[in-house]
Amino acid sequence: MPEKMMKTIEVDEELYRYIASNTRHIGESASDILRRLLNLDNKADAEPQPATAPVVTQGEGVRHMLESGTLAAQDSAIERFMTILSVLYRENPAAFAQASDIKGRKRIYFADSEAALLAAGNTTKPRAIEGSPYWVITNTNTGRKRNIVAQLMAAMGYAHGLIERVSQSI
Amino acid sequence: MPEKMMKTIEVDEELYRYIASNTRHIGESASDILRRLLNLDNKADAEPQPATAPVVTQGEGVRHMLESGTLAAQDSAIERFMTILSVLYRENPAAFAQASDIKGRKRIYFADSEAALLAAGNTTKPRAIEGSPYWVITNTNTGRKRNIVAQLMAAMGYAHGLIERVSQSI
DNA sequence: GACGGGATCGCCGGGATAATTA
DNA sequence: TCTAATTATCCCGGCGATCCCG
Repeated sequence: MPEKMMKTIEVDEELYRYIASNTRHIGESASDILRRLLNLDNKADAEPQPATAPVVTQGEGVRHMLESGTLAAQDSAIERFMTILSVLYRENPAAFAQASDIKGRKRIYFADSEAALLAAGNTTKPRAIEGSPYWVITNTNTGRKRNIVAQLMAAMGYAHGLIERVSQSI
Repeated sequence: MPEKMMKTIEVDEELYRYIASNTRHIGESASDILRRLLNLDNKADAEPQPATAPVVTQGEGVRHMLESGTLAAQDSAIERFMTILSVLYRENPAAFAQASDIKGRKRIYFADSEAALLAAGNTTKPRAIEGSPYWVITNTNTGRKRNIVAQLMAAMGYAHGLIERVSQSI
């Protein structure tokens, strides 16, 4: 590993241990571990994703989100929408990647850049999904936001009941 | 902000920028940003309402302030605003600290330094809250001052009636 | 950054509703 | 044409900070 330009940051002890515990190779750098944890796609680690269907994600994180009133705390539909997408991505990046090609008549809903969304419609108001390389369209009424989440979750293989609960919670 | 035990790690420049770009509050530490991005439940900002009442502050001092015409004596909204904040802080510094992260679209309302407030908006006219380490923004109309007090008190756990009385007294 | 207070008005984000298209 | 789905305009309420007034 040729040394790149490095920056120093401070993290609290617990977080430090958390990062260290996610080491995958002996001698792996903090940078590489973090990149993996944050899902920043980078040359080095390249998780080989099976292009084949992802077998029913069983929503640990999603359930937790529902129960831990995190959604209720947000005060706009947009915030809840963004939070849900972020959790969905983290729960299963591969399935999310596959499912994210859902689209409307003219607009595409997800993309890995703001520009792509802007190019496929007017005033789509794209936003980055936290902790992921994806962006979503945001200029929609609440019904469509529910819809997008429902379609996405269905394509990711979630159970109907859970899909219902999540999309209604927006 | 109490300093915890900190560890130093190195991250490459791109990752560093990614982390920095996810700053949500001015002055937020790398540690806090990472915790959020990694979805590590942060004990610090955890929901202040786990069914088990977070010891609703029962406003002794606040009531006294209301009754002993101290507020009525002040002749500007700003003075009343500052007095109220000072009393609120003294009554429950911990709750105040937690609640003080309320903010507007661009501005942050409270900070532990004048500079932080100045950095998050134009002409915010910060003032130090007497008897506390905090500063507040002051360049707002009276409606917003009421609003800020109401939001703060709500987050501190005061009862609605009292919140109403206090904010209207500005 | 030096007059201070704060009302007024311009701007922006959220998202319902009107418009459009299949 | 009528309806259902999708788009994106545009209104409303909230926030910021200029600027007026004492």
